[in-house]
Amino acid sequence: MNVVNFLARLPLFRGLPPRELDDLSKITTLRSFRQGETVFVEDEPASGFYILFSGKVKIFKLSPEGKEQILHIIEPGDSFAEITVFEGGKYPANAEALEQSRTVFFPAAALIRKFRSDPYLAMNMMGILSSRLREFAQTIENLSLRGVPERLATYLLHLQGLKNGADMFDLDIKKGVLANLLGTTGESVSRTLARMSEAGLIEVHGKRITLLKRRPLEEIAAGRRKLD
Amino acid sequence: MNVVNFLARLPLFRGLPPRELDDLSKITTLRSFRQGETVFVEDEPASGFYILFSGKVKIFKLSPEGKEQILHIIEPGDSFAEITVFEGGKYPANAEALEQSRTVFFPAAALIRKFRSDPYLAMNMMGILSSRLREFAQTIENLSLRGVPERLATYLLHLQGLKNGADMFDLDIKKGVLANLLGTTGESVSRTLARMSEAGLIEVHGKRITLLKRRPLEEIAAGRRKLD
DNA sequence: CCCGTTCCTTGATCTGTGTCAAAAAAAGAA
DNA sequence: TTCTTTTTTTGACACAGATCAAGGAACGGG
Repeated sequence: MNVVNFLARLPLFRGLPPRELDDLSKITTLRSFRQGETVFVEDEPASGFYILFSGKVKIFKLSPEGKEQILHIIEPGDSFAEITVFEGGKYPANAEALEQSRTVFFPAAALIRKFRSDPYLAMNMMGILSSRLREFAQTIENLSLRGVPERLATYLLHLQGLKNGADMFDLDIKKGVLANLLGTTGESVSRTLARMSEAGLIEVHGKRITLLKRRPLEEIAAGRRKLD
Repeated sequence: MNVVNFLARLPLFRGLPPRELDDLSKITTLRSFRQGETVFVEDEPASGFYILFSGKVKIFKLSPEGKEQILHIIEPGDSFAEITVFEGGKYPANAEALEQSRTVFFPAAALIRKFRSDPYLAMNMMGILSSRLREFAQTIENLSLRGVPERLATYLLHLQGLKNGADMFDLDIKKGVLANLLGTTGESVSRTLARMSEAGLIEVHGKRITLLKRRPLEEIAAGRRKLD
């Protein structure tokens, strides 16, 4: 698949004339990252944003002691570091490839010109920023108002949704990464999954998860019911 | 001060022709709220966004048990609930007046028309969304990677900045509200301020704060030094 | 200025989750 | 397969911060 075809399918470029898209694609840069490779580092000077073409990328913050909080896991088609385009200067967090990944890079300057000439592109971008804002608000709520069992149950149910609702599916990321995404530790994820198993709500074999009782899991996710 | 003059000073409308601004102001609705009054409730149907004209408004999430996490405290000139314009439907959180407040409401439909015709307006809005995104990322980092003393020290230093760098200033919000903003409890705020006092870093008299030793406070805020 | 209400402080205690350590399991390399 | 490395699990323990409770201070309306 070539870049133009790929870009044409993305929500960001919906409604954009093919001619424009063609122009845009000419100013992009493709780059590959091996698993574990750094895409960018917080506070480094930044000059554009990325779209993930293939692979998986984590966007994360680090504490002085090296603890990590993942803000977002980027999947193919998702954009990231958009905010450098509008209040430029520096990357707002770190990014690292979780798998072998390929990115499309858009220089900020060219983007801004396009925004001025194409209101659809601007509307699409505002939609993307808005939905990310909503996700972040949810993350804040999770960290502050919900416990680890609630967050984990929510994640499992969400993942089940992505996997077409099948009761049996594989975790899409390592448990340690999941822990950093949920704002907890690998140990706590292990223990909480074990507790859910004991309660007969799920079954765990390695990264294979089977949801046995959906209702109680939903109750836990909603905070209407405690685990145990 | 009339509404048009007020709006003309805001970053959101920077670069907008006066004529356009005049049009815009005609479709707004003014509304007043008494202290403690609800501006909107999470998940209620939404159809536009607000700019705060005077007063103070908190945007917050609630847990099922009634615990509260403040996402943002809105000051005059700030917009809020912008995201309802782009991925409409529902308010993403609750809003309540912390003081007697007046708001200017913009219906989404008219806004969207303006965005299509005025790229500057769109760019300004993207800038606002981006900076809010950056703030939220910071909040996530605070909740997940930093302790209460770090967050509180950061808040005090930040507040000092707002108060022109004077060493003595008054808290701009009640301590209980501050607690919900920092993601902790009133008791913890009290205790942590007391500890900072004992350590000789600050002095507290009611809501009057005096910063005695700025350096150690900065070290604590940065996580390079522990309190006590 | 008084009195009721709200807000803040302080102490005692509880608890969820983090930390440290070590063994077990799984994944990769040779 | 076998060896090595990485990831996960489990246990014992520690601790920051929450909760509960009660007294004290500040505030605001009459």
